[in-house]
Amino acid sequence: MLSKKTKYGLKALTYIVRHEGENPVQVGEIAKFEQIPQKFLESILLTLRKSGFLGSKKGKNGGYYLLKEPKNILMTEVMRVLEGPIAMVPCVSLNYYEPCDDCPDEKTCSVHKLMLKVRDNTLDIFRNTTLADFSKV
Amino acid sequence: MLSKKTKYGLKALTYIVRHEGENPVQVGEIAKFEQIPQKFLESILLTLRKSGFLGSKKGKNGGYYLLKEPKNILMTEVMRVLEGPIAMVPCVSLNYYEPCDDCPDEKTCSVHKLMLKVRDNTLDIFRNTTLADFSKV
DNA sequence: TGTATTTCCTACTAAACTGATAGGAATTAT
DNA sequence: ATAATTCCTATCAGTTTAGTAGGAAATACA
Repeated sequence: MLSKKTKYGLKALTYIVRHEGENPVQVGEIAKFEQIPQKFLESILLTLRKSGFLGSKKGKNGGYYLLKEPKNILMTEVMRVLEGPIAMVPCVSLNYYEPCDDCPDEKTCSVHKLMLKVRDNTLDIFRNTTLADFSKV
Repeated sequence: MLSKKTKYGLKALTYIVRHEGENPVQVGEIAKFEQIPQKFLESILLTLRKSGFLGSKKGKNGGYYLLKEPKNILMTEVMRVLEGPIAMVPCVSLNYYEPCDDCPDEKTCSVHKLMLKVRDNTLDIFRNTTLADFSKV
């Protein structure tokens, strides 16, 4: 299941894409519009900033803005930062690989093979979806 | 991420498929071979029995056996029983549907649309994989 | 310079979930 | 009878989730 964090983060990014203009977009505004607890959203946007998706400006008229064009931001990247690994088992994860301690041979492991398929399919979707696509009305 | 419960459950089912014969397959045997804590596995096989996948026999030479042919058991069914919903958000779940309280309109929700795609793809895989395929060496 | 506004940072917390473990009852083969 | 096995209920420690609280730091503007 998708965590609230990811869900909120995606919604916030969409909101920013749709409302970019002169001034940066403020957390309070997003929180109110998207019905997200403000303090929680603050921490989410902070991680998005630290991961290089967003820039920020403090103080009055401050807020968040995108550092790259939406069409250059892939869902894979966003999902990995917010949700973590895309794979359902560490042994098929590209970025967070870990062998199973109970599995003697990945090549013959049924779970491994099935989850590899699932990962490939999901990855394919996320790789072919940019923030621009995602935020389209 | 896939829970241990699901992983163990899948491995146990595979083991049973591969070792069916005269006598039912015993928990202790599976646990030992697949490196699964026995008591934990007991509870997993119990839910698989209660869900109609397995039959059981108590007492000496007792154990578990399949109630249907492996080729007639879909991964969708097994996954739903062990892991729960296949969808990443309740609002795109077929069997566990729930509206999001913060989302005014599913048709225009970006998260909804993306996760619908992911669900369809995953579902497709699970629907086209039977326990027989899954357990193939 | 002062004040309001905003992001930034750290710490804390309640509730739920996960991955078990414990102990024994019920059933069955021999 | 007894040994083996499933069945059932309860408990538990650790982790994760979804926040909350409080204030520091930076900025705009009067």
